[in-house]
Amino acid sequence: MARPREFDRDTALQRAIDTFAMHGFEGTSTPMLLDAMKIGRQSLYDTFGDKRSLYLEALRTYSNDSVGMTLSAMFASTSVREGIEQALLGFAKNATSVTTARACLGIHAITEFGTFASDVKAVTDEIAGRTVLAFESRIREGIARGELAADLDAAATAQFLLATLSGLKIAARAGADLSTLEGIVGIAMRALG
Amino acid sequence: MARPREFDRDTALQRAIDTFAMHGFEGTSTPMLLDAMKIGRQSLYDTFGDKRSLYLEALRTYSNDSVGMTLSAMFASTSVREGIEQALLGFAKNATSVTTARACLGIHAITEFGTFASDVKAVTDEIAGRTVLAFESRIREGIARGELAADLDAAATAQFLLATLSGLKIAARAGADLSTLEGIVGIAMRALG
DNA sequence: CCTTTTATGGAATGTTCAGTCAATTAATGG
DNA sequence: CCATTAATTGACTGAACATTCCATAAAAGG
Repeated sequence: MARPREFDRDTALQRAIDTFAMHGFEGTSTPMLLDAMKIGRQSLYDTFGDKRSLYLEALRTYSNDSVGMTLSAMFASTSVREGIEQALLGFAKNATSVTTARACLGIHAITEFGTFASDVKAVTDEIAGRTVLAFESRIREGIARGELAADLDAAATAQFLLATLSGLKIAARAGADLSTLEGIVGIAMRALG
Repeated sequence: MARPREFDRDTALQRAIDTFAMHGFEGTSTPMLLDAMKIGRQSLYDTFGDKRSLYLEALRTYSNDSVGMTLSAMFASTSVREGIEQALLGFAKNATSVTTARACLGIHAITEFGTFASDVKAVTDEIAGRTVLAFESRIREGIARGELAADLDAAATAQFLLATLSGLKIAARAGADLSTLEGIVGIAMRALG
């Protein structure tokens, strides 16, 4: 029909994710995006709408990918303890290994917008909810199996593990190395009794 | 000698802290600051220097106050467990009680600048270091007293508690209520054995 | 090969930004 | 009561901002 796009949409989006994760929404200018995404000005507006639409799509895509990785790690092992530990460790590895300590776009979105931007909050709430639900289900499974302490409050523990994930990301962003994060995970696992 | 200042410097600084905490450095414009601080444009530049100087002073002041509150809670009780628990709970209470879920300026600074702005990093590193050191000293005390598990890695546990503080702040910023945060604290305390 | 459809590149839009300048106001010391 | 010193006010600067317009380029279908 017509002239095909010269760039790959997914690649460009991934580069936008990196840029937003590094600098936040307010800290990222359109020239920065064009430079990182390697596309022209008009291509950005034609393909992704305005800056905020692009940000939301970046946040949604990143969040889905991230929660997907966490859940698959969490359910990879039959052992509940090992599954949870791997989910935390995977998070830690990812947070430090990625070039120049890339931030988590999800955490950045929460600190930047809190509860005050409903469209952003819808995304962060959904991924937090999915993660907590998965933690909760595995915790109940672990208690039923006798692998975890019987007196454990599953809902509170799931929230605790989510908070631990957040804490790991902040520590990584502040410059903590992998062994420090692994130490944190080790102590957190003790809470499961 | 000359005309005295019409506003209170500390009050204005406190208002700047609130504004920066809510919107971050990039998300805060000078008109927003003037409006919140209730001072004129020239007064801001004469009294605090430029926007970045004001931000750094705000960050330093907030950080010192915040770490002071945490340390005094931590050492208020002779019981190590209770001291640590109160430090975490005080953090949680503060994060939710303050009007409209004010963010933590320290966390915001870390997510916004990471390790890439040395002047900001110097402040965040220093307060993290002071907090970790205090945790570590109380943990060693608790182990020596037989109040905490003997096999506890004090350094790792101190890092874990710092990460828990970060996690609590993120959860609060995302909209968690006090009882959820208290639940998280309860589980975290289990890790101390 | 020509028309249609879409992608691209560059110039231009009006707005907001951080920071400065100059004039005015007000307090104190002589 | 006047001179000095400093605080305030409002207008102003050039740069950067997000977004749009327009002309050009290129691919595909008839």
